[in-house]
Amino acid sequence: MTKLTNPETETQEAIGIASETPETPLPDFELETFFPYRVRVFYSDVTRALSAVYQRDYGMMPAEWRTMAILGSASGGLQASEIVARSSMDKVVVSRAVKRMEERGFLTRESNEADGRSFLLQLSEEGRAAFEDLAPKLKAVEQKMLSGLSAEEIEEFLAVTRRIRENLSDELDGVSD
Amino acid sequence: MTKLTNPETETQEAIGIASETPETPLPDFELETFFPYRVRVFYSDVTRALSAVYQRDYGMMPAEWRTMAILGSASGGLQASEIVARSSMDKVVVSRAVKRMEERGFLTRESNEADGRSFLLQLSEEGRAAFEDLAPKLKAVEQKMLSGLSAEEIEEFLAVTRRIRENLSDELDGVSD
DNA sequence: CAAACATAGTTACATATGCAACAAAATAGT
DNA sequence: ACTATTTTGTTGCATATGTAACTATGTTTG
Repeated sequence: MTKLTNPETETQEAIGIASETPETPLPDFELETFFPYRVRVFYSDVTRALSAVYQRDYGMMPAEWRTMAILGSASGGLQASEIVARSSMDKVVVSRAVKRMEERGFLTRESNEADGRSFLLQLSEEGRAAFEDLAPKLKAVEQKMLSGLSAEEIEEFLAVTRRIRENLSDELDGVSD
Repeated sequence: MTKLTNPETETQEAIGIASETPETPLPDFELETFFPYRVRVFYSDVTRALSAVYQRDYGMMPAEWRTMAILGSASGGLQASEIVARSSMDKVVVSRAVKRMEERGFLTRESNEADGRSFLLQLSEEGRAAFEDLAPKLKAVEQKMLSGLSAEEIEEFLAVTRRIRENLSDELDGVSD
């Protein structure tokens, strides 16, 4: 699959005569109705609506908000690796989010007795206050975006996303190539 | 649209953790079931499946592929502003994608008689060949991700995305796409 | 125990992105 | 015609991101 050939370019070359608009076998491809494109537009609207809130109120970035959300609903201290596992973020992203949040006083990092490589992360008082302020606001945005949709409609929507992800699963884990 | 039927409105703060300090009750917030979070995970899987193809075969980035897709299905030359309008990308992103594609020989940029500020963009022979190779491959990925889903299911899925975007439209004011 | 391997997290580098400022050309107002 | 405003596209800067290399600790195995 790495080698590529030009399967159907010979039409143009076979003509040879200079024609300003060569008759090409145009693949009928419309970006605006292409499913993945629509998913992207949808995603970017959803994301923008959310990040507007935590960005405006606390200057936080998506990775920081997600880190906060996970720590906020955890009982004790968590390792960074647990945040990675629960957020589907890269460990580098988490590392940087944690660093920034610590600098801003949103979380505390204490060394882990059980494992000298990792640290136990917890929201600070200030971080918890921010979380308690943000969580309801963001849930309200969620409610707003879902308003007028029945539980069944939402469940079906999620079911479709699951089926699509299953359909793609072999491409996605064989990325080693 | 007047009535809000939200499935799980009632907050469940019956947690009752007996902590010494009578802090504000923990907002019960679970990132993994948060709708916007699920959208993001879904989006990133869909996107990765696609970009794997044009990245691997042609070293292209998402913005370049989208630019190519729009030019590929256009009949004559297009201005960059038309690409912006049809791709919901930022004009800076388009400008840079066009620049890179021109450097790589995928498109031609001729000055526009009708308007001295803009240029008319068109796929070059090489760009067209790449498009004709890629378009079917990417459509195949789309088919694969949608396989097993009926037209109705897909339509309902898209309808939900539309309704959600409408619900958010006032938050996203000023943001065109 | 020690060499080999695995894991947690950070850092470096190259590249991507968003925002604001900008120049040039077109358009509107007077 | 002349000035102000808008539009088109580019650039600079600061920041975000992904990949890979790296440090430090833990674990396994002979």
